[in-house]
Amino acid sequence: MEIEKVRLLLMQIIKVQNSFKAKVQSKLNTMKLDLTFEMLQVMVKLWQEDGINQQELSRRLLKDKSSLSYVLNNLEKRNLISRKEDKSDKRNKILLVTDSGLELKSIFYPAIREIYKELSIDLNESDIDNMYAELIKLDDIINKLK
Amino acid sequence: MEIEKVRLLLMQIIKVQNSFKAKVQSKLNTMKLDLTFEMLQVMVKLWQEDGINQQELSRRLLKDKSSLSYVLNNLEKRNLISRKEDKSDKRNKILLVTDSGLELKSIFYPAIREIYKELSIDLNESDIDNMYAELIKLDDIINKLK
DNA sequence: GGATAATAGTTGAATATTCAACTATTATCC
DNA sequence: GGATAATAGTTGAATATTCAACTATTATCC
Repeated sequence: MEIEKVRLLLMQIIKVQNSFKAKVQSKLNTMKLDLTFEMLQVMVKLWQEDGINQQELSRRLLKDKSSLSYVLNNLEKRNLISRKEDKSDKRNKILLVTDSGLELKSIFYPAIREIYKELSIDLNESDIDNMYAELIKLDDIINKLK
Repeated sequence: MEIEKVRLLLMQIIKVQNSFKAKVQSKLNTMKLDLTFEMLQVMVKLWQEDGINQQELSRRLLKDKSSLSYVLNNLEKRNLISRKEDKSDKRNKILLVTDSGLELKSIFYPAIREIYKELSIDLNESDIDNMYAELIKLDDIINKLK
């Protein structure tokens, strides 16, 4: 009855994902950051790679360009990022982290680090490694389905 | 560097979840079902437990009641379900699958079964078991975080 | 039995996602 | 060099989610 096991596995992945996102969001709400999980995903990438264009960010995050545009609008509205026209190709927008956006980094990272640290206490490193490797494989298989 | 491994693990879980949902949605689109992954999640539960009330369904699906109400509106609009007042407590709505809703079952199940079957070919049963057990544990840990 | 508290489900606002259509810009073709 | 094709990013419509506020109903209290 392997099919049923695969189904249960996928449903459990969805469940963990929902739990994790809800927990992070709850933490963000407690900190009164007025930011969502998705916004922070974008910020994290821009902290790592300031000056990237939207298309590249969309590719890195595996996020639809229109969906990304919407999130970026909200980040720009909060003065955490700014968009700048790429002089060498006016179709491109370069994304820059503002000073406020940089300040946020030093607030967010300790909080998210704490969540990961708490999780790591009860997780066994070789289990993490195994799970990670299997999930990489699973993602690959899913993407190869017709 | 366990914290980084936990982070990568969670990001991979989110990635797998996104890939899977996108693949199922793509399949639904190919079949011209005019239904979303979320709608089908609800239908699957109602096929299993016709006559359940909204609150119980919300609990079973771990889905917010207002979000569920929205999805149910769309299913009712498509004449796949109907809502019926619970005579013993007028606050409750009983959810019933229509004939059209039942017909959908015999269309959807073969399709989703095929996806699970394809996935199971390349997955090793003991790996599935291990991953499932670890994800159950992970979900528990996440939900216990303060 | 009436007042108050709790509850099921609904709805609105804001967020995010997907797809389609669009505009301005660049690349390619002849 | 101009016409056509391709591209980056935007926006709208519909879907879904979250939270707050609400209404009608039921439970509890005195």
